[in-house]
This record gives sequence, C-alpha cells and structure tokens, in this order.
Amino acid sequence: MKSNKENLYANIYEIVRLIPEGKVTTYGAIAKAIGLGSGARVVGYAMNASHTENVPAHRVVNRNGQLTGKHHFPHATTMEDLLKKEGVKVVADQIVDFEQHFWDPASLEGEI
DNA sequence: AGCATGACGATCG
DNA sequence: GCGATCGCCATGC
Repeated sequence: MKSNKENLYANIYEIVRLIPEGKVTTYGAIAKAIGLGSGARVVGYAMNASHTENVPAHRVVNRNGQLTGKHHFPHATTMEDLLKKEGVKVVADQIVDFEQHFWDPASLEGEI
C-alpha cells in the first residue's frame, strides 16, 4: 500500500457512506479506521471536500458528539434536522445518548 | 520549501 | 472542571 491519497479519501467516503441510519461516528474513529490514527483533522478536511460526493457527513461528529460541522451544511439546521429525522436526538447542537448511537467503523474494516 | 489553516484529540496548567 | 496549548496529517498560498 502506497500513499494513495485518493484511496485515503475514498476510504473515508466509503466508511461514512456505510454508516447505518440512526447511527453516528467520530472523526477520530474514522481516522483510525483508515490508518491515520491521529489524523482526525484530515478526516474533517476530507469531509469538507466530501460535499461533491453523496456522503452523509451529518452522521460524523466530534468525540463529544457535538455537531461541530453544522455550519458547513447548506443550512445551520440541516445537520441536526437530518439526524433527528433518522432517530438521533439532538439538543443544543449535541447528540443525546451519543454512545448509544455511536457506530464503530472498525466493525466492518474487514468487510470493506 | 516554509508558513498558515482546519468539520479534531489529548494533555497540561 | 475549564481554558489554553501541542500534536497529528493533509492542503493552500
């Protein structure tokens, strides 16, 4: 495996796309899943570029369960609206029972 | 080639 | 417990 940066972003997009409805994950978890380990910022940067892809970036939050990237959506309420629509309760830009809705991408790192 | 920035995370004070 | 700082990796100028 070389430094396939495209593959890197592709991995991120693929993992985010595989997030089940009503589930969420963190930037750090994705970063670790793709091998960056501590490249959570890179994941966030990838999300910023993911607007061109059909990626449910609204299911990705920071490790506190806060909707830190809500301002990057078409509407500031788009993110929490989509999450609520999928069954995830959001209060004060924060996911309720975050660990209950948390989904670990490592669960299918062997299925990709 | 070096500096600055970012949808983060962890540690230090 | 909270605020500030450093580290991490990739991108832009």
